[in-house]
Amino acid sequence: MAEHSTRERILDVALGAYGTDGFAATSLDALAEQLGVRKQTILYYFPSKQALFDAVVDEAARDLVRVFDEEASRGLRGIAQVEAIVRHVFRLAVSRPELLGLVREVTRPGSVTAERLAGHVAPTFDRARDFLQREMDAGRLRSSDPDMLLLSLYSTVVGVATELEVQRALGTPPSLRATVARRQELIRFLRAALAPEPGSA
Amino acid sequence: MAEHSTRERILDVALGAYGTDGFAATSLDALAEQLGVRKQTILYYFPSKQALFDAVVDEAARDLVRVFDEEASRGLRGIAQVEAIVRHVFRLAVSRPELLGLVREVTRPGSVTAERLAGHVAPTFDRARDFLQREMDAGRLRSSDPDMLLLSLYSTVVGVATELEVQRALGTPPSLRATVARRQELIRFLRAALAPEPGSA
DNA sequence: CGGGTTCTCTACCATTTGGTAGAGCCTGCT
DNA sequence: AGCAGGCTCTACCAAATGGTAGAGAACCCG
Repeated sequence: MAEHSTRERILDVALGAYGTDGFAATSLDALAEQLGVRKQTILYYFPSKQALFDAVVDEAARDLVRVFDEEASRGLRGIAQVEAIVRHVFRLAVSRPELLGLVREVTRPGSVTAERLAGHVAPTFDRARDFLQREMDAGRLRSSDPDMLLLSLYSTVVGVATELEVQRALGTPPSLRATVARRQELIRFLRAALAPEPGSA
Repeated sequence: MAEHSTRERILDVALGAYGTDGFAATSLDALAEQLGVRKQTILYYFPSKQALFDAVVDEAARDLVRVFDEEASRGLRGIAQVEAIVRHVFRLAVSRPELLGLVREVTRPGSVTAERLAGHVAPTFDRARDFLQREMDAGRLRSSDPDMLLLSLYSTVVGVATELEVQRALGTPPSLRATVARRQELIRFLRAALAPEPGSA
Protein backbone atom coordinates (compact mmCIF):
# COMPACT_ATOMS: atom_id res chain seq x y z
CA MET A 1 0.00 0.00 0.00
CA ALA A 2 2.94 2.38 0.54
CA GLU A 3 5.77 3.59 -1.73
CA HIS A 4 7.34 0.17 -1.87
CA SER A 5 9.84 -1.11 -4.33
CA THR A 6 9.01 -1.15 -8.03
CA ARG A 7 8.59 -4.88 -7.96
CA GLU A 8 5.96 -4.68 -5.23
CA ARG A 9 4.19 -1.82 -6.98
CA ILE A 10 3.98 -3.92 -10.13
CA LEU A 11 2.47 -6.82 -8.23
CA ASP A 12 -0.01 -4.48 -6.59
CA VAL A 13 -1.21 -2.79 -9.75
CA ALA A 14 -1.29 -6.07 -11.65
CA LEU A 15 -3.44 -7.65 -8.98
CA GLY A 16 -6.02 -4.92 -9.35
CA ALA A 17 -5.99 -4.98 -13.13
CA TYR A 18 -6.15 -8.75 -13.46
CA GLY A 19 -8.90 -8.84 -10.85
CA THR A 20 -11.19 -6.37 -12.58
CA ASP A 21 -10.35 -6.69 -16.27
CA GLY A 22 -9.00 -10.22 -16.37
CA PHE A 23 -5.69 -11.59 -17.53
CA ALA A 24 -6.24 -11.51 -21.26
CA ALA A 25 -7.66 -7.99 -21.29
CA THR A 26 -4.76 -6.51 -19.36
CA SER A 27 -1.78 -5.67 -21.54
CA LEU A 28 1.68 -5.06 -20.21
CA ASP A 29 1.59 -1.62 -21.79
CA ALA A 30 -1.56 -0.75 -19.88
CA LEU A 31 0.03 -1.88 -16.65
CA ALA A 32 3.17 0.08 -17.43
CA GLU A 33 1.24 3.25 -18.10
CA GLN A 34 -0.65 2.87 -14.84
CA LEU A 35 2.70 2.49 -13.12
CA GLY A 36 4.39 5.39 -14.86
CA VAL A 37 7.03 3.01 -16.16
CA ARG A 38 7.98 1.36 -19.43
CA LYS A 39 6.77 -2.12 -20.05
CA GLN A 40 10.35 -3.38 -20.29
CA THR A 41 10.77 -2.54 -16.65
CA ILE A 42 7.99 -5.00 -15.87
CA LEU A 43 9.66 -7.60 -18.05
CA TYR A 44 12.88 -7.00 -16.19
CA TYR A 45 11.31 -8.15 -12.94
CA PHE A 46 9.14 -10.86 -14.44
CA PRO A 47 10.36 -12.85 -17.42
CA SER A 48 6.94 -12.95 -19.08
CA LYS A 49 3.36 -11.83 -18.70
CA GLN A 50 2.40 -15.28 -17.55
CA ALA A 51 5.15 -15.30 -14.93
CA LEU A 52 3.83 -11.99 -13.59
CA PHE A 53 0.35 -13.41 -13.37
CA ASP A 54 1.62 -16.48 -11.55
CA ALA A 55 3.45 -14.29 -9.09
CA VAL A 56 0.30 -12.25 -8.53
CA VAL A 57 -1.70 -15.40 -7.90
CA ASP A 58 0.92 -16.70 -5.51
CA GLU A 59 0.92 -13.50 -3.52
CA ALA A 60 -2.87 -13.21 -3.43
CA ALA A 61 -3.22 -16.85 -2.40
CA ARG A 62 -0.79 -16.31 0.43
CA ASP A 63 -2.79 -13.32 1.65
CA LEU A 64 -6.06 -15.19 1.43
CA VAL A 65 -4.78 -18.25 3.22
CA ARG A 66 -3.27 -16.11 5.95
CA VAL A 67 -6.57 -14.36 6.60
CA PHE A 68 -8.39 -17.67 6.87
CA ASP A 69 -5.80 -19.38 8.98
CA GLU A 70 -5.47 -16.48 11.39
CA GLU A 71 -9.18 -16.48 11.97
CA ALA A 72 -9.36 -20.24 12.24
CA SER A 73 -6.58 -20.45 14.80
CA ARG A 74 -8.64 -18.71 17.46
CA GLY A 75 -10.34 -21.95 18.32
CA LEU A 76 -13.95 -20.84 18.09
CA ARG A 77 -16.61 -23.48 17.74
CA GLY A 78 -19.66 -24.22 15.67
CA ILE A 79 -21.51 -21.37 14.07
CA ALA A 80 -19.46 -18.76 15.89
CA GLN A 81 -16.37 -19.85 13.96
CA VAL A 82 -18.17 -19.85 10.63
CA GLU A 83 -19.57 -16.43 11.40
CA ALA A 84 -16.18 -15.04 12.27
CA ILE A 85 -14.74 -16.16 8.97
CA VAL A 86 -17.67 -14.84 6.99
CA ARG A 87 -17.20 -11.46 8.65
CA HIS A 88 -13.56 -11.60 7.72
CA VAL A 89 -14.28 -12.33 4.10
CA PHE A 90 -16.66 -9.42 3.99
CA ARG A 91 -14.12 -7.12 5.54
CA LEU A 92 -11.74 -8.33 2.85
CA ALA A 93 -14.29 -7.62 0.15
CA VAL A 94 -14.48 -4.03 1.33
CA SER A 95 -10.82 -3.38 2.05
CA ARG A 96 -9.26 -5.39 -0.78
CA PRO A 97 -11.88 -6.10 -3.43
CA GLU A 98 -9.15 -6.95 -5.95
CA LEU A 99 -8.42 -10.13 -4.06
CA LEU A 100 -11.86 -11.58 -4.63
CA GLY A 101 -11.78 -10.30 -8.18
CA LEU A 102 -8.66 -12.32 -8.80
CA VAL A 103 -10.21 -15.41 -7.26
CA ARG A 104 -13.07 -14.95 -9.65
CA GLU A 105 -10.68 -14.61 -12.56
CA VAL A 106 -8.61 -17.64 -11.65
CA THR A 107 -11.38 -20.08 -10.82
CA ARG A 108 -12.87 -20.00 -14.28
CA PRO A 109 -13.36 -23.09 -16.39
CA GLY A 110 -10.96 -21.89 -19.07
CA SER A 111 -8.26 -20.78 -16.66
CA VAL A 112 -4.96 -22.60 -16.73
CA THR A 113 -3.97 -21.13 -13.39
CA ALA A 114 -6.77 -22.67 -11.39
CA GLU A 115 -4.49 -25.51 -10.35
CA ARG A 116 -1.94 -23.05 -9.11
CA LEU A 117 -4.44 -21.40 -6.79
CA ALA A 118 -5.82 -24.77 -5.79
CA GLY A 119 -2.35 -25.86 -4.74
CA HIS A 120 -2.10 -22.92 -2.37
CA VAL A 121 -5.51 -23.08 -0.78
CA ALA A 122 -5.94 -26.85 -0.71
CA PRO A 123 -4.47 -27.31 2.78
CA THR A 124 -6.67 -24.57 4.14
CA PHE A 125 -9.71 -26.10 2.49
CA ASP A 126 -8.79 -29.47 3.96
CA ARG A 127 -8.55 -27.99 7.41
CA ALA A 128 -11.88 -26.23 6.94
CA ARG A 129 -13.51 -29.47 5.87
CA ASP A 130 -12.11 -31.27 8.90
CA PHE A 131 -13.42 -28.52 11.13
CA LEU A 132 -16.91 -28.77 9.67
CA GLN A 133 -16.93 -32.55 9.99
CA ARG A 134 -15.81 -32.34 13.62
CA GLU A 135 -18.44 -29.77 14.51
CA MET A 136 -21.14 -31.81 12.83
CA ASP A 137 -20.10 -34.89 14.75
CA ALA A 138 -20.21 -32.89 17.95
CA GLY A 139 -23.71 -31.72 17.10
CA ARG A 140 -22.76 -28.07 16.89
CA LEU A 141 -23.62 -27.81 13.21
CA ARG A 142 -26.44 -29.32 11.23
CA SER A 143 -25.05 -32.51 9.83
CA SER A 144 -24.64 -32.77 6.08
CA ASP A 145 -21.95 -33.48 3.53
CA PRO A 146 -19.02 -31.29 4.65
CA ASP A 147 -17.70 -30.94 1.12
CA MET A 148 -21.00 -29.65 -0.10
CA LEU A 149 -21.39 -27.40 2.90
CA LEU A 150 -17.95 -25.94 2.30
CA LEU A 151 -18.76 -25.38 -1.34
CA SER A 152 -22.03 -23.68 -0.45
CA LEU A 153 -20.41 -21.45 2.12
CA TYR A 154 -17.63 -20.53 -0.23
CA SER A 155 -19.96 -19.85 -3.13
CA THR A 156 -22.42 -17.86 -1.08
CA VAL A 157 -19.93 -15.63 0.64
CA VAL A 158 -17.69 -15.00 -2.32
CA GLY A 159 -20.71 -14.67 -4.58
CA VAL A 160 -22.41 -12.11 -2.43
CA ALA A 161 -19.20 -10.19 -1.87
CA THR A 162 -18.50 -10.14 -5.58
CA GLU A 163 -22.04 -9.10 -6.32
CA LEU A 164 -21.62 -6.09 -4.08
CA GLU A 165 -18.58 -5.26 -6.14
CA VAL A 166 -20.54 -5.57 -9.37
CA GLN A 167 -23.22 -3.29 -8.02
CA ARG A 168 -20.53 -0.82 -7.11
CA ALA A 169 -19.27 -0.97 -10.68
CA LEU A 170 -22.78 -0.46 -12.00
CA GLY A 171 -24.89 2.55 -11.21
CA THR A 172 -25.87 1.73 -7.68
CA PRO A 173 -22.94 1.64 -5.31
CA PRO A 174 -24.26 0.25 -2.03
CA SER A 175 -23.60 2.47 0.94
CA LEU A 176 -21.43 1.20 3.73
CA ARG A 177 -24.51 0.96 5.87
CA ALA A 178 -26.26 -1.15 3.27
CA THR A 179 -23.23 -3.35 2.98
CA VAL A 180 -23.13 -3.93 6.71
CA ALA A 181 -26.84 -4.65 6.74
CA ARG A 182 -26.40 -7.19 3.99
CA ARG A 183 -23.60 -8.86 5.80
CA GLN A 184 -25.83 -9.27 8.82
CA GLU A 185 -28.59 -10.64 6.66
CA LEU A 186 -26.20 -13.08 5.08
CA ILE A 187 -25.00 -14.24 8.47
CA ARG A 188 -28.59 -14.75 9.57
CA PHE A 189 -29.17 -16.74 6.39
CA LEU A 190 -26.17 -18.95 7.02
CA ARG A 191 -26.96 -19.28 10.69
CA ALA A 192 -30.37 -20.68 9.86
CA ALA A 193 -28.86 -23.09 7.37
CA LEU A 194 -26.20 -24.27 9.79
CA ALA A 195 -28.03 -24.51 13.08
CA PRO A 196 -28.18 -28.09 14.32
CA GLU A 197 -31.62 -29.64 14.31
CA PRO A 198 -33.32 -29.50 17.70
CA GLY A 199 -33.13 -33.22 18.24
CA SER A 200 -29.37 -33.74 17.88
CA ALA A 201 -26.63 -34.29 20.43
CA MET B 1 -28.29 -27.57 -31.24
CA ALA B 2 -28.81 -28.90 -34.79
CA GLU B 3 -27.28 -28.02 -38.16
CA HIS B 4 -28.84 -24.60 -38.14
CA SER B 5 -27.88 -21.65 -40.22
CA THR B 6 -24.36 -20.28 -40.14
CA ARG B 7 -25.48 -17.34 -38.09
CA GLU B 8 -26.93 -19.57 -35.40
CA ARG B 9 -23.85 -21.76 -35.42
CA ILE B 10 -21.69 -18.69 -34.86
CA LEU B 11 -23.79 -17.62 -31.92
CA ASP B 12 -23.62 -21.11 -30.50
CA VAL B 13 -19.86 -21.54 -30.74
CA ALA B 14 -19.24 -17.98 -29.56
CA LEU B 15 -21.37 -18.57 -26.49
CA GLY B 16 -19.26 -21.53 -25.50
CA ALA B 17 -15.96 -19.79 -26.16
CA TYR B 18 -16.88 -16.55 -24.40
CA GLY B 19 -18.25 -18.54 -21.50
CA THR B 20 -15.13 -20.59 -20.88
CA ASP B 21 -12.28 -18.42 -22.11
CA GLY B 22 -13.82 -14.99 -21.78
CA PHE B 23 -14.39 -12.23 -24.28
CA ALA B 24 -10.89 -10.85 -24.50
CA ALA B 25 -9.22 -14.23 -24.80
CA THR B 26 -11.43 -15.36 -27.67
CA SER B 27 -10.25 -14.13 -31.04
CA LEU B 28 -12.39 -14.08 -34.13
CA ASP B 29 -9.84 -16.28 -35.85
CA ALA B 30 -10.17 -18.90 -33.14
CA LEU B 31 -13.93 -18.84 -33.45
CA ALA B 32 -13.69 -19.09 -37.22
CA GLU B 33 -11.39 -22.09 -37.04
CA GLN B 34 -13.73 -23.83 -34.65
CA LEU B 35 -16.53 -23.16 -37.10
CA GLY B 36 -14.62 -24.25 -40.18
CA VAL B 37 -15.19 -20.84 -41.69
CA ARG B 38 -13.15 -17.71 -42.38
CA LYS B 39 -13.33 -14.92 -39.88
CA GLN B 40 -14.74 -12.58 -42.49
CA THR B 41 -17.82 -14.72 -42.58
CA ILE B 42 -18.36 -13.93 -38.92
CA LEU B 43 -17.88 -10.26 -39.62
CA TYR B 44 -20.42 -10.48 -42.38
CA TYR B 45 -23.12 -11.48 -39.91
CA PHE B 46 -21.94 -9.29 -37.07
CA PRO B 47 -20.37 -5.91 -37.78
CA SER B 48 -17.78 -6.25 -35.04
CA LYS B 49 -16.52 -8.53 -32.32
CA GLN B 50 -18.35 -6.46 -29.74
CA ALA B 51 -21.60 -6.72 -31.69
CA LEU B 52 -21.25 -10.48 -31.76
CA PHE B 53 -20.72 -10.56 -28.03
CA ASP B 54 -23.76 -8.37 -27.46
CA ALA B 55 -25.84 -10.70 -29.61
CA VAL B 56 -24.58 -13.69 -27.65
CA VAL B 57 -25.48 -12.00 -24.38
CA ASP B 58 -28.91 -11.10 -25.70
CA GLU B 59 -29.61 -14.66 -26.76
CA ALA B 60 -28.29 -16.20 -23.55
CA ALA B 61 -30.26 -13.76 -21.44
CA ARG B 62 -33.42 -14.65 -23.33
CA ASP B 63 -32.81 -18.34 -22.69
CA LEU B 64 -32.11 -17.78 -19.02
CA VAL B 65 -35.13 -15.63 -18.47
CA ARG B 66 -37.34 -18.11 -20.26
CA VAL B 67 -36.19 -20.96 -18.04
CA PHE B 68 -36.89 -18.94 -14.91
CA ASP B 69 -40.21 -17.60 -16.06
CA GLU B 70 -41.47 -20.97 -17.22
CA GLU B 71 -40.68 -22.48 -13.88
CA ALA B 72 -42.12 -19.53 -11.98
CA SER B 73 -45.39 -19.58 -13.87
CA ARG B 74 -46.44 -22.90 -12.38
CA GLY B 75 -47.69 -21.18 -9.29
CA LEU B 76 -45.88 -23.21 -6.66
CA ARG B 77 -45.52 -21.74 -3.21
CA GLY B 78 -42.88 -21.24 -0.58
CA ILE B 79 -39.88 -23.50 -0.51
CA ALA B 80 -41.32 -25.79 -3.16
CA GLN B 81 -41.07 -23.00 -5.71
CA VAL B 82 -37.53 -22.11 -4.72
CA GLU B 83 -36.57 -25.74 -4.90
CA ALA B 84 -38.06 -26.16 -8.33
CA ILE B 85 -36.04 -23.27 -9.67
CA VAL B 86 -32.84 -24.47 -8.05
CA ARG B 87 -33.33 -27.85 -9.67
CA HIS B 88 -33.85 -26.11 -12.96
CA VAL B 89 -30.66 -24.12 -12.66
CA PHE B 90 -28.76 -27.28 -11.91
CA ARG B 91 -30.23 -29.02 -14.86
CA LEU B 92 -29.11 -26.03 -16.88
CA ALA B 93 -25.62 -26.28 -15.43
CA VAL B 94 -25.39 -29.83 -16.68
CA SER B 95 -27.07 -29.45 -20.04
CA ARG B 96 -25.80 -26.02 -20.98
CA PRO B 97 -22.81 -25.11 -18.84
CA GLU B 98 -21.80 -22.36 -21.27
CA LEU B 99 -24.80 -20.33 -20.18
CA LEU B 100 -23.60 -20.01 -16.60
CA GLY B 101 -20.08 -19.46 -17.85
CA LEU B 102 -21.28 -16.48 -19.80
CA VAL B 103 -23.14 -15.11 -16.81
CA ARG B 104 -19.90 -15.38 -14.91
CA GLU B 105 -18.05 -13.57 -17.68
CA VAL B 106 -20.56 -10.77 -17.98
CA THR B 107 -21.18 -10.05 -14.31
CA ARG B 108 -17.62 -9.04 -13.65
CA PRO B 109 -16.64 -5.71 -12.20
CA GLY B 110 -14.69 -4.69 -15.29
CA SER B 111 -17.34 -5.79 -17.76
CA VAL B 112 -19.01 -3.16 -19.88
CA THR B 113 -21.79 -5.55 -20.80
CA ALA B 114 -23.10 -6.09 -17.29
CA GLU B 115 -25.75 -3.43 -17.85
CA ARG B 116 -26.89 -5.18 -20.99
CA LEU B 117 -27.51 -8.42 -19.12
CA ALA B 118 -29.04 -6.54 -16.22
CA GLY B 119 -31.52 -4.93 -18.59
CA HIS B 120 -32.70 -8.34 -19.70
CA VAL B 121 -32.97 -10.06 -16.36
CA ALA B 122 -34.15 -7.12 -14.27
CA PRO B 123 -37.88 -7.81 -14.76
CA THR B 124 -37.39 -11.44 -13.80
CA PHE B 125 -35.41 -10.43 -10.75
CA ASP B 126 -38.14 -7.99 -9.77
CA ARG B 127 -40.74 -10.69 -10.05
CA ALA B 128 -38.60 -13.06 -8.01
CA ARG B 129 -38.18 -10.44 -5.31
CA ASP B 130 -41.91 -9.84 -5.20
CA PHE B 131 -42.50 -13.55 -4.90
CA LEU B 132 -40.10 -13.86 -1.99
CA GLN B 133 -41.64 -10.88 -0.22
CA ARG B 134 -45.13 -12.30 -0.66
CA GLU B 135 -44.16 -15.72 0.65
CA MET B 136 -42.42 -14.17 3.63
CA ASP B 137 -45.50 -12.13 4.44
CA ALA B 138 -47.59 -15.26 4.19
CA GLY B 139 -45.23 -17.04 6.60
CA ARG B 140 -44.18 -19.63 4.09
CA LEU B 141 -40.56 -18.50 4.08
CA ARG B 142 -38.35 -17.31 6.88
CA SER B 143 -38.69 -13.55 6.86
CA SER B 144 -35.62 -11.52 5.95
CA ASP B 145 -34.55 -8.90 3.47
CA PRO B 146 -35.81 -10.24 0.12
CA ASP B 147 -33.04 -8.50 -1.81
CA MET B 148 -30.43 -10.14 0.30
CA LEU B 149 -32.17 -13.47 0.13
CA LEU B 150 -32.34 -13.25 -3.63
CA LEU B 151 -28.67 -12.37 -3.80
CA SER B 152 -27.77 -15.28 -1.55
CA LEU B 153 -29.83 -17.72 -3.55
CA TYR B 154 -28.42 -16.49 -6.80
CA SER B 155 -24.85 -16.56 -5.54
CA THR B 156 -25.14 -19.94 -3.95
CA VAL B 157 -26.74 -21.73 -6.83
CA VAL B 158 -24.70 -20.16 -9.59
CA GLY B 159 -21.57 -20.44 -7.47
CA VAL B 160 -22.03 -24.11 -6.75
CA ALA B 161 -22.97 -24.86 -10.34
CA THR B 162 -19.92 -23.00 -11.61
CA GLU B 163 -17.73 -24.74 -9.09
CA LEU B 164 -18.84 -28.08 -10.42
CA GLU B 165 -17.80 -26.82 -13.81
CA VAL B 166 -14.39 -25.80 -12.50
CA GLN B 167 -13.89 -29.20 -10.95
CA ARG B 168 -14.80 -30.76 -14.24
CA ALA B 169 -12.13 -28.61 -15.92
CA LEU B 170 -9.60 -29.60 -13.29
CA GLY B 171 -8.57 -33.18 -12.64
CA THR B 172 -11.62 -34.39 -10.78
CA PRO B 173 -14.73 -34.40 -12.92
CA PRO B 174 -17.64 -35.18 -10.59
CA SER B 175 -19.71 -38.12 -11.68
CA LEU B 176 -23.33 -37.60 -12.52
CA ARG B 177 -24.25 -39.40 -9.33
CA ALA B 178 -22.03 -37.09 -7.29
CA THR B 179 -23.56 -34.09 -9.01
CA VAL B 180 -27.05 -35.24 -8.19
CA ALA B 181 -26.05 -35.92 -4.60
CA ARG B 182 -24.61 -32.44 -4.31
CA ARG B 183 -27.73 -30.90 -5.71
CA GLN B 184 -29.76 -32.67 -3.07
CA GLU B 185 -27.37 -31.49 -0.38
CA LEU B 186 -27.62 -27.95 -1.68
CA ILE B 187 -31.39 -28.09 -1.61
CA ARG B 188 -31.30 -29.37 1.95
CA PHE B 189 -28.98 -26.49 2.80
CA LEU B 190 -31.29 -23.92 1.26
CA ARG B 191 -34.36 -25.56 2.74
CA ALA B 192 -32.92 -25.18 6.21
CA ALA B 193 -32.04 -21.57 5.55
CA LEU B 194 -35.48 -20.75 4.16
CA ALA B 195 -37.82 -22.63 6.45
CA PRO B 196 -40.04 -20.28 8.40
CA GLU B 197 -39.37 -20.14 12.11
CA PRO B 198 -41.73 -22.34 14.10
CA GLY B 199 -43.56 -19.43 15.70
CA SER B 200 -44.67 -17.57 12.56
CA ALA B 201 -48.00 -17.35 10.77
C1' DC C 1 -31.53 -18.38 -69.24
C1' DG C 2 -30.42 -13.91 -66.73
C1' DG C 3 -30.05 -10.80 -62.98
C1' DG C 4 -29.89 -9.86 -58.39
C1' DT C 5 -29.23 -11.24 -53.59
C1' DT C 6 -26.97 -13.88 -50.20
C1' DC C 7 -23.07 -15.70 -48.63
C1' DT C 8 -18.13 -17.01 -48.31
C1' DC C 9 -13.87 -16.47 -50.09
C1' DT C 10 -8.73 -14.28 -51.04
C1' DA C 11 -5.97 -10.51 -50.10
C1' DC C 12 -4.61 -6.87 -47.46
C1' DC C 13 -4.01 -3.30 -43.68
C1' DA C 14 -3.13 -0.74 -39.27
C1' DT C 15 -2.66 -1.50 -34.64
C1' DT C 16 -1.54 -3.83 -30.65
C1' DT C 17 0.58 -7.47 -28.50
C1' DG C 18 4.38 -9.96 -25.83
C1' DG C 19 9.10 -10.12 -26.09
C1' DT C 20 14.40 -9.09 -27.29
C1' DA C 21 18.84 -6.35 -27.61
C1' DG C 22 21.46 -3.33 -25.85
C1' DA C 23 22.73 1.38 -24.33
C1' DG C 24 22.75 4.58 -20.51
C1' DC C 25 21.92 6.08 -15.75
C1' DC C 26 22.26 6.16 -10.98
C1' DT C 27 23.83 4.47 -6.58
C1' DG C 28 26.93 2.58 -3.43
C1' DC C 29 31.47 0.76 -2.54
C1' DT C 30 36.52 0.73 -2.57
C1' DA D 1 37.67 9.02 -8.82
C1' DG D 2 36.33 4.80 -10.74
C1' DC D 3 34.02 0.79 -11.28
C1' DA D 4 30.21 -2.68 -10.75
C1' DG D 5 25.61 -3.88 -10.50
C1' DG D 6 20.91 -2.87 -10.32
C1' DC D 7 17.48 -0.61 -12.77
C1' DT D 8 15.11 1.83 -16.52
C1' DC D 9 15.39 3.53 -20.82
C1' DT D 10 15.16 3.77 -26.50
C1' DA D 11 14.62 1.08 -30.42
C1' DC D 12 12.99 -2.88 -32.65
C1' DC D 13 10.61 -7.15 -34.09
C1' DA D 14 7.45 -11.01 -35.32
C1' DA D 15 3.10 -12.49 -34.56
C1' DA D 16 -1.66 -11.95 -33.79
C1' DT D 17 -5.62 -9.07 -33.72
C1' DG D 18 -9.92 -6.62 -35.39
C1' DG D 19 -11.41 -4.82 -39.49
C1' DT D 20 -11.86 -3.42 -44.81
C1' DA D 21 -12.27 -4.11 -49.97
C1' DG D 22 -13.82 -6.57 -53.28
C1' DA D 23 -14.08 -10.81 -56.18
C1' DG D 24 -16.58 -14.94 -57.06
C1' DA D 25 -19.70 -18.77 -56.09
C1' DA D 26 -24.45 -20.42 -55.03
C1' DC D 27 -28.99 -19.65 -54.85
C1' DC D 28 -33.69 -17.80 -55.84
C1' DC D 29 -37.08 -15.75 -58.78
C1' DG D 30 -38.75 -14.12 -63.06
